[in-house]
Amino acid sequence: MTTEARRILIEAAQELYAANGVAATTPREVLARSGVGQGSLYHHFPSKRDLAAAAVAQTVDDTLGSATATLHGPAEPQLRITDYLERPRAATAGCRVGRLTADPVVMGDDTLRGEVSRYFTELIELVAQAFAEQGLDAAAARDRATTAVAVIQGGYVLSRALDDDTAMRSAVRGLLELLGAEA
Amino acid sequence: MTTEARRILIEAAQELYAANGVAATTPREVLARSGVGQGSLYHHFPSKRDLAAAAVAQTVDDTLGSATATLHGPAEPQLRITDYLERPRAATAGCRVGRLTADPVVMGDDTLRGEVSRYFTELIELVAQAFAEQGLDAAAARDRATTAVAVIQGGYVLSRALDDDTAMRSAVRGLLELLGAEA
DNA sequence: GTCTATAGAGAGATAGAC
DNA sequence: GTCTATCTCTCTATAGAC
Repeated sequence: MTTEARRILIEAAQELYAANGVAATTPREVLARSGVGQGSLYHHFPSKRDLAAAAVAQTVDDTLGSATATLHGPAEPQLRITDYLERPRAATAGCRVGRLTADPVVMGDDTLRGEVSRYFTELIELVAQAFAEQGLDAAAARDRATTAVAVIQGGYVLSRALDDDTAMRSAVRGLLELLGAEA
Repeated sequence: MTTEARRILIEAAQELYAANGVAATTPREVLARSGVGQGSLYHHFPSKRDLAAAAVAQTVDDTLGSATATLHGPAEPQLRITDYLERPRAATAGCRVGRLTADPVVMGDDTLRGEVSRYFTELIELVAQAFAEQGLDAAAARDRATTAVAVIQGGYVLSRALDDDTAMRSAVRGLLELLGAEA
């Protein structure tokens, strides 16, 4: 299987990046977790950054796909937004994409940075569309979408810092209260 | 000056951590930036973690002190909250404390984790007090404070990801709009 | 396409003189 | 308390056989 080792390596890298980030993940760890040999790794991915580019792009695609399923669905816009905000999350683990903004290897590489940027650009756009469908003008919808995405990202930071899932829930509850009060 | 080298080392470490995080900052870099010799570093801080503990504690104290000045001041609670949210920030650089939640060295050390936890515990409490003074009950004030701090932390993540200060401003504008609409 | 062996650089830390 | 020299370990990557 020419492409099998490649896929296994990407999966192993995704899991390790989620746990420790890109910079702190060594080729040796990826080899150990994947069960693939050293020769294979460097055959498929000549450098650590090549592997990171493939694995991070995959994580962004996975995560965006699942967000799109919720936010671009058939339900009422308000319900789609609420579903997105209340979705179950492993909050104390942090966001797999958001955490990369603190990763020196990611931020030092244009390709990797671009993936992270793409994720948030598209995510904010998805949320903004839902708010616009509720009747907000484009600028207000964009601000509110940025606020909503920031609450989730900040919720991850706080849950991780406090080692407590309830911080995410508290942040979301506070936002929903404000959104509800306005309606 | 027995304590002078120590202070200089902590300052250099704080700056390097703000730029690259703790894990990616090497003792050699701290030496180069501080101008202090290797013997001094290992005299004052037997290990990398000892230096990190001192520098991170200092950063938390600095940052909390400045937040307290705004949030615990003499002005009306609403104005204090607005001042805090709109305070000028180097948003694309990320939060010096929040970014540490993605740092494997910090998260792998109980002392360092404790400092990050202390920061957000106290910050949320400060903001919650201001909301409580506005008449919210304790639970609602706490949720709303968590939301507000999450918006700032998320704003940092988004600004850094998009390499654009305006993401932070947009997130704050969206929150202020909701807070204003409710009043 | 995968293997084993190994190179070169830099990491974190220690030794011992001053 | 600070200096220079150096140690050991791991990192990322390469070489060359199969």
